[in-house]
Amino acid sequence: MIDIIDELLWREQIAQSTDLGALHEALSAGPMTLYCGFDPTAPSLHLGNLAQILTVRRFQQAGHRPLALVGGATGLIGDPKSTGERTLNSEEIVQDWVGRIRAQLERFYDFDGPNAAVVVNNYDWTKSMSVLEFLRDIGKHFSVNRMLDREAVAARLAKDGISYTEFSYQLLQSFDFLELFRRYGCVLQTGGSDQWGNITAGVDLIRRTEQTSVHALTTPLLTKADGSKFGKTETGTIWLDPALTSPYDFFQFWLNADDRDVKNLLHTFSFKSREEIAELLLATEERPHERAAQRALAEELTDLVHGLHERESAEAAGRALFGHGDLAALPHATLAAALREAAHAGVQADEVIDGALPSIDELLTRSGLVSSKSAARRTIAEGGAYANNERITDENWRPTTENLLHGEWLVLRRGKRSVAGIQLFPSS
RNA sequence: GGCAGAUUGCCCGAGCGGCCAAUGGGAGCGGACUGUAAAUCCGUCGGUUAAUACCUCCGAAGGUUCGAAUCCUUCAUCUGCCA
Repeated sequence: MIDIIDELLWREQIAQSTDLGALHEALSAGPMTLYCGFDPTAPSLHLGNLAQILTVRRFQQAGHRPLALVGGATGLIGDPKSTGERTLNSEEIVQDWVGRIRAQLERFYDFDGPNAAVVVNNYDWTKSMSVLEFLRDIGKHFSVNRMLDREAVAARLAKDGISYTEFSYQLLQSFDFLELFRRYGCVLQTGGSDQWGNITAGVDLIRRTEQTSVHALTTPLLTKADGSKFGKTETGTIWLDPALTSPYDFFQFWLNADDRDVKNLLHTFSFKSREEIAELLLATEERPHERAAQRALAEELTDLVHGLHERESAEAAGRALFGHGDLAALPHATLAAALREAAHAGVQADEVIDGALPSIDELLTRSGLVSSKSAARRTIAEGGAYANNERITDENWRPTTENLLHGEWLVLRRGKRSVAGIQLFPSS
């Protein structure tokens, strides 16, 4: 059996833990059941969640049994954020998100074999509980004095205040741990370091009700060298759902990672061996321009999240669009596939007048590269607009059918990295 | 329940009757430099427009005024103090 603690220590993935020695011992003694929860606060999980998912996946690969919890109940309440009260989502929306997130989680775990994973939903054991039962059986074990110490709660008290709803969140999460302990013998909860308070509250609850000590383990918060928030780009959050973040954008995200973050990213996300990781880090240090580590990360993670096929398309698209070769020299199929991966929009044949397409500002707007025609003109004035890799300086320029590659595609680019295709559709 | 204060663009935060599409900072975006990196410098940062101009915008709805983000009324939310 793999020594998972040793592995996580090497990867610098342990921020806090209850008695690490005791946990290590228990893990060595045989398969352990552990859980990590995910609240449906959006229709998809994102990269921050992925780090947690993969930590649990490492446990499973080391022979332990994971429970993947979807917070159908906790998602209705909302974990307090230090910035302010959340807006409650309707039950229908939360239910819908629960379904989506459950499906996403299933991709990362093994549901066969002796340590098969189980997906659970805390709504199942929370929905029928009465208020009185909850307050007497769970609430009695909590000290408000201690709950007030929690960082997010303290921040809110100092600022705009906090509703009773969110204040109670910790009780629900603690109850989950207790329930999973009773149902599955779950004795470890993992999560991000921001969850430490919630997790140890569950540990305390189990100690009081079951007279047993269970374990807590948190991973460090992901940070970026430039101080910006991890997992976000100019276009927003990097989601795992291909409908929200295309495999192409997902791949590009890793490829564009900062050199300084590469080590942390490999440790957190990659399942490569220590030797392979060391090699990639050495390559980054000696030949940074090759970005071997970024490439390896992009390939491995896109494979994992979207599958080999999507990965290959995304990679081919990037090569085609960023290659220094002549776009016109690209085979039609490659170009079309690449542009479908990136953003794209269409032009109908009847919009073509005397062989000329709509003007460049209209096309830029339509492709989604800019948000308005004003922005399009601004981009052109700034020298950031390109068609088929040639800078466009005239905002009234209209491409002609002659400009279309293979008679069908026009490649638009904004700045260096944002690419979109305009496709000409034959008259219908 | 009473009194006082607050609510400005993605975020923070000035403005307190016309010169306000609204100072400044951050984030974002474009250019130069690069490695589809970082840092730095320059530019830009509501919408339509070739431009003049017009439209929308300062918690919500009304009102005063030739003119309101700025004054008044009501409402909503938040904060503090007093019951």
